[in-house]
Amino acid sequence: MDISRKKRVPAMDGLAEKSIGLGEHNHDLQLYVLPPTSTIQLAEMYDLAVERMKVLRILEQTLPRVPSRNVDDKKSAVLHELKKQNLKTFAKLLISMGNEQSGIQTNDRVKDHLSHFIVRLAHCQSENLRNWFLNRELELFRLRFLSLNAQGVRSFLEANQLHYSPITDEEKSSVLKGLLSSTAGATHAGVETIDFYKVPFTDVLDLITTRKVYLSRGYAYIPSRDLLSVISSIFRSNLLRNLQITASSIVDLEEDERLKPLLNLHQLDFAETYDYKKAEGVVSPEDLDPLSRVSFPPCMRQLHESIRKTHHAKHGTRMQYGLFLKSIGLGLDDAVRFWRDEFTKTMTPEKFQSHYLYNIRHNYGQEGKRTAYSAFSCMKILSGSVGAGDCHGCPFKHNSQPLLKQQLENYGIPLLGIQSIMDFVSQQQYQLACTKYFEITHPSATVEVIYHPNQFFEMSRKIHTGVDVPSRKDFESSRRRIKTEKVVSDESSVNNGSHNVEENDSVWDAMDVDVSLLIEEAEKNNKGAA
RNA sequence: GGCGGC
DNA sequence: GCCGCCAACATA
Ligand code: SF4
Repeated sequence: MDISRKKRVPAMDGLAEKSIGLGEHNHDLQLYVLPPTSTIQLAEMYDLAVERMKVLRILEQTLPRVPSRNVDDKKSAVLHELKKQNLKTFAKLLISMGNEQSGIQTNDRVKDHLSHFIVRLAHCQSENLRNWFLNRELELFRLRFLSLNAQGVRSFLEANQLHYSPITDEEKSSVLKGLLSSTAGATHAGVETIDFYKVPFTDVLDLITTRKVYLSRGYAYIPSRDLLSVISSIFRSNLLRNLQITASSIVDLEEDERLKPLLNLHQLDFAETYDYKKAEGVVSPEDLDPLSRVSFPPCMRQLHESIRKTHHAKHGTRMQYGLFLKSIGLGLDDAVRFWRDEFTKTMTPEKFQSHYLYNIRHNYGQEGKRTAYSAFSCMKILSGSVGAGDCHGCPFKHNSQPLLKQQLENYGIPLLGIQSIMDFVSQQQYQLACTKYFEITHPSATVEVIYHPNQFFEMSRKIHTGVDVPSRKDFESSRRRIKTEKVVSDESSVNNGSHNVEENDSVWDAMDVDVSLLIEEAEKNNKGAA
């Protein structure tokens, strides 16, 4: 599909209207309901996305480690990290009280808005990615909401047309009995002092089922301490829905070479971007977990995970994986340590010594004929026989298709990617399937066909060491391509000179416009169906 | 896992 | 039951 075929004019108009209307960035905290309409250069877009990814990763990593359950502790832990990584804008946004003194500029809000949507786009394609993104954004939102002061909350509600306002004392006393009997943990004194918000009960269905809430005439009366749950459930369901809609609308875009780097941005959360600082080509056992996720071909990742899980490995596995490990630079002593650490979790060290040690040393050319064995090639692995209960072999060939699909999904491959991998699989083109897998997990790479697991590994390392993934170059080159390939639609030439497509570096007319159109269309279809 | 030795 | 020995092979 070619995005330039789609009409992009309506959103162009929208762009003009909205910049006049200016209803857009009227609060420090947003629900991100409408896609951005500003113009932006691709390279800049990349920076924004990377920055937000950093923020989300910080959330992911620091929140679970904060021992205290206290929100302020969590917030300050996150704040600390943000500052440490020089994410100034988001540090400000995190602690903004939502009033004039917050020091937040409009372009900070725009940045927040844009980056959210770019990253969202890259996270809509698989369930895993959607969930990950949703949870991180939710965490961020909650922390930020809790930074708001009373005034900030009020203006937030207003800005988002959530007509919840604290009920008056009179109204309160008129429903006092109801509040007392139906609100969780309510006491006379409590009810007197706490603000209650009156909200349409349809906005808080899930809250109603999980908590005691007073309902009357279609309204739920929410104590102010529960306001966060209400708002964040709105935030959540809104975002979830939009993610799904975008996912189903984005299909056409995926095939578009030009947008590839963009859609693959989620690789940035693979961005354990594991670059080991030790000597080139040397690997230690501690590196294996991250490396297996980032740089191992599926056949080896599978084995590694199975070993970590079961602390066992059948003969075929020890052969296939052991030689592979040697070949990526795991030394003999480290190899012994790796296998011993795992195996001795289920057997005595003595048994390990007598049963397995010799063979490991033999593989490393330290016993008998002292051969310098090389690792199995794809051909060898593909041709091997794999019985039930074996996990060696090539997943593309030897795993059942449902299992393989599941596996790929767990590895974070977008649905569409899985699709094209499975196509190769059904044609019994296993190495091409693997090559496709490599392309998807290493978006910005030029790839050759996979013929050896260690080739896979080395190609991956080459990409990961040095540059951040995916490389900024890809954005700049795809930007050039967008410019040259863009078709000037007749409407836009009629339209306005300020959007002369040839000389405008903006990509939002290529991306935002089409995406937002897709979203709108999908929403219409959705409503029509429902 | 195979082969071999006791 | 104890033990030794073997297999592999892409490659810029
Ligand atoms: S094609 Fe080769 S490298 Fe890829 S999974 Fe199968 S065996 Fe491993």
